[in-house]
Amino acid sequence: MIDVARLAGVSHQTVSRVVNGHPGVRPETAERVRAAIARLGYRPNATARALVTRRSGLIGALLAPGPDTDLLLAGIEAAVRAAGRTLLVTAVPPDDPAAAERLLDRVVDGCLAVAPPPALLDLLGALADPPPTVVVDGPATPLGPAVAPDHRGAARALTRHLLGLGHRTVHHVAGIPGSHSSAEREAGWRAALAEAGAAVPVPVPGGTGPAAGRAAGRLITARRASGEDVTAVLAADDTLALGVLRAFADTGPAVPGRVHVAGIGDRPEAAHLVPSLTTADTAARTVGERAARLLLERLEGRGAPDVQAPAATLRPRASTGHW
Amino acid sequence: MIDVARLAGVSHQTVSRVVNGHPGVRPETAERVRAAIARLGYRPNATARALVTRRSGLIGALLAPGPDTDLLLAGIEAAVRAAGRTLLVTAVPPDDPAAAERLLDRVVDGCLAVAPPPALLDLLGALADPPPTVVVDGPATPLGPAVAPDHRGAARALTRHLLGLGHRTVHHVAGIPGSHSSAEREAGWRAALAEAGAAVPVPVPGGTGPAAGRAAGRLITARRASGEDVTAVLAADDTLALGVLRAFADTGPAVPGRVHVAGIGDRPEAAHLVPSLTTADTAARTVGERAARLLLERLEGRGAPDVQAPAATLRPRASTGHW
DNA sequence: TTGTATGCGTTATCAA
DNA sequence: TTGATAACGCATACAA
Repeated sequence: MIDVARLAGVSHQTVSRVVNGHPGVRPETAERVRAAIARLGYRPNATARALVTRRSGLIGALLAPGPDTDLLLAGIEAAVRAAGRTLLVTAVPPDDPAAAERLLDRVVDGCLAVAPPPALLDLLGALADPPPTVVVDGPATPLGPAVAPDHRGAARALTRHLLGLGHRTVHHVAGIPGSHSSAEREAGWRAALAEAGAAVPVPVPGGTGPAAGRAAGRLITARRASGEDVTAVLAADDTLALGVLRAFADTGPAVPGRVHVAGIGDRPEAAHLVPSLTTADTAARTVGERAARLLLERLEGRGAPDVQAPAATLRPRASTGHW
Repeated sequence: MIDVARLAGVSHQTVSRVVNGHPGVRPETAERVRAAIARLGYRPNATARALVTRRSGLIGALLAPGPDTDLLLAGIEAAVRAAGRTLLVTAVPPDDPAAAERLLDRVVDGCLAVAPPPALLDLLGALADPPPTVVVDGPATPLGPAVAPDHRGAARALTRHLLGLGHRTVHHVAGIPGSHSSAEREAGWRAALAEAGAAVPVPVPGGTGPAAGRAAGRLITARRASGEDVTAVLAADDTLALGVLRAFADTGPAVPGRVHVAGIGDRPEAAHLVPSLTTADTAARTVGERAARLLLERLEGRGAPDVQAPAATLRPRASTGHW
């Protein structure tokens, strides 16, 4: 900056003014400064600026594993980028919550906690002065508000849809144990069964991902082999559903019959599988965007209005497997 | 830091020594300092530290859209986290290369350019003093070395495999136009066809994603309807392949016959589709990890050995569609 | 309209 | 073994 000042024949203070668009600089002077900046390829040092302004322009994202982490992150990244800020990302494995601390030691203006397990929220709460935080896909906390997909509504709508198709009950493959999304999805499923007075089968342990879904599908196959009434399955996410369908295909058509399998999330491939997957769109990407925008508005002091997560949209499709 | 110093009855400089584990502090003094740190919940300010050391501990990742961006990013994140550094992430849409500049204005110690289009590399090269850079999934540049998945080997092995199954030729659905991965994959496919003396059909425009694949699949359907010999298809990535299979299913079994469809990448769902997808594992996640480690080693001055990308592994599976 | 002086929270150099 | 002092590159109050 001093080099630029020297070249333009002004003080470094005037350079600062020009760089930050402050008023009260003669246009001709500003022009000289800009020329010098261009000539020297000068770029302001964000670190020094952050030190003195106490604002870094950095937003931290703490990512715990969940079924929609990638889509949530995509939305967050887009919103942060659109705001001209920069995103700091770290995964927070369940066995290493300290990964979050290493990120928070960077000076972040604000922080997004994605699908945080309780241990992570505790860690944040125990900080000397925690950054403004918005929870994405989790419960609101004293640290700040939360924005979450409509898991419950999605599960409920799907379960109702399946019951409406004539199934006497709907079995459930659960999501990641202890996660907010999985609890909400299970709650929605239970609610719809209760409304309809349907029997409530014991949920099948799942997790997330096609391999976990395939394993769960085998359990369901066994369940049916033991005589239970299984004609419809709601998996906690699309990737599980895909695996469940595969498990049914593995069994082969030896035992005749068809099962309707639904997922949750409407991942990009859901519509293009053979057969396409019945699911509900929870707009995870949009949720990520809105959460980030909420955080940004709070940082700018605007008393941000409560952010509404989009309602889940049912996507009835043909997804049946045979066995 | 001054508060800590006061509480421990030492100078701030001694606090700094303790924090950084410098030698020459009496153990008893160090203990007093540590106690004060704990009592006040003091955490060193990374910004101030970066200002004076000229090293921020930050690694920037510039992400251009590509078929494996998510897996590459996952590997990068893990390696950066394991090294105790922090990752800065920004997507660089083709229409907004300036997004990269905003990230680079942060002081990053080094930078990973993922699937960079030429425009992005130009932008990096034009910087006054560009950060040490490793290209991931792209060509090596004057800025630094590159680590890329074995696209060409994967495509070649798959094409050979299909030809070995007795197909007279293999049609190709291309990836993202102008991308390194897509050019390499196409080259591998051409090489295998040339070796076998097989006819080289015009590549079908694809892109990435199941929707693009489905559209490409329709083009192939039309191609066959016009009398061409189409019995095997190599799609440039698994998500395209999935869409292609769907397009064939859409056509229905009206015209009898089967097509063998293969993808590239071995995405997690590939093994669990019905039928499962023939593909080749390019270990994108591992490539991301290795690229990040290469960058980190260069930053630490170690004359890093050339990093070897893992060879592609063929995954022959049952993926046929009918029409 | 412009310049001078001060401080942001550290680390590094030197002297004690 | 420790402390005083000077940077690091910038923004901000104040003076000119």
